[in-house]
Parts: sequence; C-alpha cells; structure tokens
Amino acid sequence: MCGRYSVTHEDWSILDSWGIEVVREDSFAFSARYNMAPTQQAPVLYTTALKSPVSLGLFTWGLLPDTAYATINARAETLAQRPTFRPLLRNHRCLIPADGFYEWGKGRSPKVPHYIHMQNSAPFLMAGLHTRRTHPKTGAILRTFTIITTAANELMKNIPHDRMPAILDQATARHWLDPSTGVADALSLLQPYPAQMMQAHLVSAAVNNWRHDTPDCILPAERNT
DNA sequence: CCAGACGTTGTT
DNA sequence: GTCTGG
DNA sequence: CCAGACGTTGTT
DNA sequence: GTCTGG
Repeated sequence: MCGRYSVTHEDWSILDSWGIEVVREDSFAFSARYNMAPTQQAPVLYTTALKSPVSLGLFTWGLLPDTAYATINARAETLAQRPTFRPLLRNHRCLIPADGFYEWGKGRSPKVPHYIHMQNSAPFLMAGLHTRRTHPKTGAILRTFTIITTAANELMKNIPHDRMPAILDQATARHWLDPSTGVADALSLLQPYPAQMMQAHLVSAAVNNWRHDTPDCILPAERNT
C-alpha cells in the first residue's frame, strides 16, 4: 500500500523530456512536502478531453465517488471489476508526482517506517484515478484522487511489504495520460517497477506523525526501537 | 421498465 | 456505471 | 498510512 | 476495538 509519500521537487519541467508538456492551473500553488498524508491536497497531473498539454492541479488524496466513502488506494489487479473505479478508467486516469514514499514493515512491533525512492533520487510518477464531486450543500467542487497499487517487487518484499504504488516510467507515463489509450492498454501499464532502479532505507519514527513534515523525514535512521 | 443500491485496501 | 429488485 | 478520540441527560 | 481526521 501507499499511505504516505514525499513531493519535494517543485520544478517538473523534466517531464518535457518525457514527452509530457505540463501546464499549471492558474491557481496552482505548492511547496515541498516530506510527509504527504491522506485527506491532504497534492499535485496531480491529468488530461481533459484533448491530449496535450497536461494540467497540473491540486487534488485531495482519497477518492470520493458519489456513492461511497473515500479510498486512498486501488488495486491494479481488480480495478476493472470495481464499480467505483471501472467508470473512471477511460477518462479519469491521472499521475501523481512524487520522489519517494513510506512503507511500514509488517510483522514487527512497533512497525518500522522505511523510505523508498529511486537510486538516483529522480522524481517519479504514480498511476492514479481522479474524480470530481459537487458538495450537495455548498456546491463546491471537490476533486479527489486515489493511488493505484500493484504487487511488491523484490525490494519491497525485503522490507517486508506486499504492495507498492504503480510507478510509470518515461516510456509509459504519457500513454497512461493519453485519452486515446484504450482501457486494456492502460491497464497493461500497471506493473511493479524494477527493484534494481530503487532503494530503501530506515527512517525515524517521527514520520509516523503526519504533522512532522520536514526534510529530516527522509533521512536514513538507525534501527533503535 | 425505473428505482435504488452498490461501493476499498491492507493488516492482524 | 451497472446490477438487483419490484 | 498513523494519531487520536471515543462519552449522557436534562436543563439553562 | 473502531472510527474519524489529517
């Protein structure tokens, strides 16, 4: 699962070289986050009916459909069978910029938080779905998203953890966003990211508290509990 | 036929 | 959006 | 994901 | 233990 992550890059012009032209919404404002948590506002890349450019806007983490409670993750394997997610697969795919995420190793008590990131510290994109819902009373439009998870790669299994976010690379990211990509093709892009490209290390349990959102969240820590 | 319900993930 | 219930 | 709260009645 | 909140 992916229930906490970091977004410290504020410049996403690197995506130009990925073939993704990003345009920020007028109201887009964001500064580095080291401990992004569910229910908070996070940057999301999405497309509308037409292809490029891709928009960058703030969405609330936790997909809130018209008739269900919020979900922060969606399993790639069963996406097409879930009533909540299936309608969103064709026109509501999105990508969530990140540069690392946290997982708490299972089995140990207390659970030990790990930070997982690319070996070269490069930013990456997680696959997601988004939706839009009008508040029944205020009429305000609430935009929410969920992060798609897939099977763990070897790096994640060592933590140990069974799931990881579906990360898309340079070759597949723009296909996921492209409205002309069919549902079956889009689903085929959701695979575990190669473990050899990634790295993980222990971090301080201070990250457990979402209020702790500072650069030291991602620093390596000794096992001392 | 329409009305109304349905609805997630991951962990122990 | 789709399935179930009447 | 973890942290933190979680509780009643009647009366003003 | 379970639900809510961020």
